[in-house]
Amino acid sequence: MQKAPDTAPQRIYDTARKIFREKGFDGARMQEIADEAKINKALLHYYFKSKEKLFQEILREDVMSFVGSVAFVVNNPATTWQEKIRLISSTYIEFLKVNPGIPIFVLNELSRNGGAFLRELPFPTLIRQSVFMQQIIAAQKEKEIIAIEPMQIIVTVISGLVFPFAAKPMVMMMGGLDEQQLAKLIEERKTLVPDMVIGFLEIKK
Amino acid sequence: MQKAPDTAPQRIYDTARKIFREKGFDGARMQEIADEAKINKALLHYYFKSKEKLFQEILREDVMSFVGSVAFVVNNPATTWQEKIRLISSTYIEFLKVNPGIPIFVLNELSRNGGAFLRELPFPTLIRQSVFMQQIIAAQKEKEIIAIEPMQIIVTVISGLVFPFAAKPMVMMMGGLDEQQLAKLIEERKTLVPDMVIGFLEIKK
DNA sequence: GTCTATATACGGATAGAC
DNA sequence: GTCTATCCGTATATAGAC
Repeated sequence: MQKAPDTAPQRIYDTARKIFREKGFDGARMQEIADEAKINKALLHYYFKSKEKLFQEILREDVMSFVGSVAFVVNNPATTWQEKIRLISSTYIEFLKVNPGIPIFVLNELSRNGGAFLRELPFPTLIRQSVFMQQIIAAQKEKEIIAIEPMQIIVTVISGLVFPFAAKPMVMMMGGLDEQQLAKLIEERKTLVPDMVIGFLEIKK
Repeated sequence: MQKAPDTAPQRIYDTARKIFREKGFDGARMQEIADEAKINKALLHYYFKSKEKLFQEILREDVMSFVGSVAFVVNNPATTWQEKIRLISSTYIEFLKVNPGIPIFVLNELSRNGGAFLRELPFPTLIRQSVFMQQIIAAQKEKEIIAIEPMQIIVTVISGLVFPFAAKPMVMMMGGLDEQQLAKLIEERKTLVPDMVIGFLEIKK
């Protein structure tokens, strides 16, 4: 039932991802990673030259899956733009349920280096030249949907899906919710967010 | 043109807020705060017992203004629920334009201590027993708006407003936007977000 | 590859002079 | 109230034995 073999470098990598997501770069300790991976600090530096190197590998991977899981859906030519919005919503929330620590980790670390890190990554026009964008622009030309900056649609959908995970303690506090009630609220957003956005865009005849 | 006098403790406090917002608790250095406030480390500890104490004061204040600026609007009995959503949107974006570092700072630090920090703060039912909530429930009873968990409305509005600030580098990258274009996108959301949410809620006759 | 031991530097906090 | 000097713990990283 295990994907990767239980080797030292693999355990280090898995543990590092967990710790970095929990505490961020500055809060993470090489000692703690070593302990939890059941090896010692020296071996950490044997496999990964430095804390910085190890961290950047983890961050790169998490940014890729954070953006990538959306990029995959928006470039499927077989679905309408409405279907894409619904698909993004359900698959993204499922992804975030499995990786709830990713949003805060990625957003926080990226904002701390001004996004310089992003410029090294291989998605320059992945979103803004996507099939989804082209479908939106075409639908606007046909007056099927309202005239609005297409990027606003992406931002609105992603906001509505990601924010409850990034702001979990605050949402729970403001709403007086326990873990289970929050989970229900999040589940409902799989349809609520796309319903709202699609309804807003479509021009009633 | 200065509100508070230019005393040492005031300079320390202002500098600390700036540094903590930029780098978070773990990334901030007492030395850097001292340097930028043009005093030395010893004086830091003279006025504020420890880094932890200083930090908690800053965080508490930022959480209060982060939540408080919304709480004020949603408890005004003189406006309709539609007006409240529009008011929240415009005033909150203006607030965030002045304090763009608050969202990431607050969300990140809160998520790292599981929200334990929040339980010490004085807004137990400030939002969920607000005038806004009562107006929403009343409007639902009258079948003026659709049946939906009221908390979903708050979450959706706040998401749509805060996320572009919290995810600034990512939004710029995905959209291929420069600072000015991002500012324009954010400005448009003052009306876009409330228009969308209100339109979604109101039942067409 | 994996370990123990250690080098080196830095950060928070305090002592004590003025 | 403000400073200099310093203590003490801890963090990353490396040297070197096995």
